[in-house]
Amino acid sequence: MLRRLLRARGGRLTPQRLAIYDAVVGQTSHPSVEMVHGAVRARFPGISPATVYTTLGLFADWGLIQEVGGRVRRYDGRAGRHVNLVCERCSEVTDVADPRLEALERRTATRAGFDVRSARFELHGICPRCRGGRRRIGGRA
Amino acid sequence: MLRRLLRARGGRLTPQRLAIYDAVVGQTSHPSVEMVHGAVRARFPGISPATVYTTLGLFADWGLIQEVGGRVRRYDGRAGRHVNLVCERCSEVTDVADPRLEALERRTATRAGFDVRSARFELHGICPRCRGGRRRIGGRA
DNA sequence: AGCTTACTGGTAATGGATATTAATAAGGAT
DNA sequence: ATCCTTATTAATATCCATTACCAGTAAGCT
Repeated sequence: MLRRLLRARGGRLTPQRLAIYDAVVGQTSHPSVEMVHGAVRARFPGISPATVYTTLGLFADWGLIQEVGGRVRRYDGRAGRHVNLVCERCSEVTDVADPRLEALERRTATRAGFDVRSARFELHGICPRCRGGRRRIGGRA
Repeated sequence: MLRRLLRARGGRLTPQRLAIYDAVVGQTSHPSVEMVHGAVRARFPGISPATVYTTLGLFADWGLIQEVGGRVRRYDGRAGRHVNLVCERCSEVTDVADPRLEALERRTATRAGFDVRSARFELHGICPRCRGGRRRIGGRA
């Protein structure tokens, strides 16, 4: 899967890229670059943040992952279109899939004659956990 | 309108805020902070970028404008929900309204118990003008 | 007019992201 | 298996958008 994509672009499959891939694609954790770096570091203690930055950028270009824009850039390992709910308090990100989203995207792009490369559907606000008055789990405000 | 909002929050109506308001709200130009600063500077030569930053942040919090996330933050002077088409080549931003968007937003938020403060619906790609092979007008790649 | 305090302007500091470059290793060819 | 080409890595320096800070100013209330 990853190998095929890399081939198509003349890219190379390195252990570092595989590790970064595993740390993001298919995960629901919506990690930041820093978090991915931390996770991959377990297996590659010497890996550079710059490598993680460029690799995640590549994956995003290829549509493997999506960027989620909060204060700090985060990545979404899910492939299909969906809405990202970004909590402004605990900065947690949650996915909500909606089949109508793709139709909306197609319709919008067609109407404007726009060639879509990537999409971002985000709702920013307060998640149910933070609304409930309970303390936030981790992260920063 | 602006005065009422400011009152409700105990804020003050200054000439600078009015100028920033005029430079963004209702405009279709999607200016960056730098562009707003430049525009307001015509009337207030000494205005500080910091002031523009904080003021635009306030307006966004109050729902007067929306933030559009590219490499550099831009602001959208339109109030209602719509999709922003962000061109990766000329960095131009275009609006496409769709009445179904608000229903989608409501549905998504309700389902997740999420308290929405602001929304970002963006499609990134190549605009028709850049696709046509013509040179880009302004901005940077 | 006087008072309170939010706002402004100027600047320094922050820190996420990028550029750069030499060393390294993946992938294909022999 | 070995060699070669060149994409990738690591490390560092750097950029620059954004934020923090603070002292002076002026908006709005009485």
